[in-house]
Amino acid sequence: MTTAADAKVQPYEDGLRKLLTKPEHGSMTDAVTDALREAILSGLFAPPAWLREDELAHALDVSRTPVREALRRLTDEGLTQRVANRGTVVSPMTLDEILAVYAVRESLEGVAARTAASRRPAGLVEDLKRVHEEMLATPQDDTARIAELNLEFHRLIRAAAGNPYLSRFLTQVEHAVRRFGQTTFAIPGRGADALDEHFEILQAIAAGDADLAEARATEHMRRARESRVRQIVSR
Amino acid sequence: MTTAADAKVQPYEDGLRKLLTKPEHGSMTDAVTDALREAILSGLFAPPAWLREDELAHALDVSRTPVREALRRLTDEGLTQRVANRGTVVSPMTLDEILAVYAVRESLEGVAARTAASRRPAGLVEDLKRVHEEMLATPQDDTARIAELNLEFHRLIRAAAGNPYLSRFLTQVEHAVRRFGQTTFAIPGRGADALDEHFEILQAIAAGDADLAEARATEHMRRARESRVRQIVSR
DNA sequence: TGCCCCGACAATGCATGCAACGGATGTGGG
DNA sequence: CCCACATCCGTTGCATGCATTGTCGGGGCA
Repeated sequence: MTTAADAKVQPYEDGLRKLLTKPEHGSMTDAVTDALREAILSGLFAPPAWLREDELAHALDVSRTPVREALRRLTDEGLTQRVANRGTVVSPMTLDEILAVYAVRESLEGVAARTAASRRPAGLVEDLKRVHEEMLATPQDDTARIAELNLEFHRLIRAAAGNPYLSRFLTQVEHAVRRFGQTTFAIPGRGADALDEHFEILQAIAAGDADLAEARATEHMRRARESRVRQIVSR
Repeated sequence: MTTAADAKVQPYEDGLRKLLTKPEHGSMTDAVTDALREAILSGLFAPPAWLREDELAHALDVSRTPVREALRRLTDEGLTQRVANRGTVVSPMTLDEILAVYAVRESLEGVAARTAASRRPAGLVEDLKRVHEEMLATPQDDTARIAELNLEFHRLIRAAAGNPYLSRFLTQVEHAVRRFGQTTFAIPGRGADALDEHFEILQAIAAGDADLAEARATEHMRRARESRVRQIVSR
């Protein structure tokens, strides 16, 4: 009688446990938070999924306490919603959400590029070039790798800005973007355009031109948003 | 022997308990989080203060569990820092932090004003005018009231933008700003300038001019930042 | 037949116990 | 006198139990 329910419950246990890397010197709660976040971002837990403390605790082989704290944090990050005495449900992703995320992202990536250009810490330009060249050398159909390098490119810029608030917000924005599913690099031609735009941003930063870097980064995200919207509505 | 320690421990208990409003239908954890956050923002817990779970639990008459979760959330918000097995300490506020906050704030308030101007939901302009007039009618030396109305003005704008990410980030920024201590309205002349700037933002929003609203909001925050920096360095 | 009320269940909310980690302190040796 | 080391103690980390709450289903009544 409970066979059907069990059959639905079991499948993710293996996948979820793989996401949990038991920390040597970190807290279990942090590890659980990362695992659950990754599960949501990767799509293992799709939007109308209910996350039950008991079940997750058993699957991850920890007690309910770290799971409970992790779920609360994810809710604070906007990935899930809590219903009192009922549970935690993965937040849905709508087109409005996507537009909202990109509205913020355009602005913040602009600030990041501006600040990075004016601070230009040692090694930044070299690192950006390295990532850029690696993107150029990667086959265009390896969209997963391209997307990863793309994230790395933008992470370098925001790290160079040295603004903890900016970093925190952009990290959350990045998570939200990952939830959209497929990367925009899966769109034919988008990869090449993005590479061109990256190179222009890189040049502006290398030249120390803050205004130009901001403008190009903002424009880059504007185009990314347009690609994203086309990708979504045409699906 | 423990008298000295106790004398330092007791004082905030009363003040802290007043901040806790036992909820009828909300969770205790939320109430505790709000109380502790308010304690930090109001300066009851000044930067090098250590927050101990059992001490706070006793002071608030709850168990360690909600306190523990609250401390973790505040850490995620950047207000505190956790040291494993040692405790939670209130994060310090440096001039760099202030500049970082305002860099993000200038940008995000701009986006909020832009979006509010283009959406212009029913009642927004009237509400803004109401708050603005109330600010005009408030004695300039009642800086606490002025500051409160100022927050209300900006909250209306970001609420009107209808962007959950923007709202969340700006709320955190607002918290960070409150930690700076005195409001910039304590500076002679700043209140009048801010009111003028508010009125210009209001007009741009009323006219539905998104570009102008963004520019004026950004400029408004740029000036607020300058006032803030002057206020800090001259202290 | 349809509605309402009530009881059982499932899940979280909070409290508390025990163990482990890390710093502080005191001691012994060089 | 200083440094290295072992021990102690304070505090959090995690586990678990009980209380509470909201939902869902059955049964009775209009």
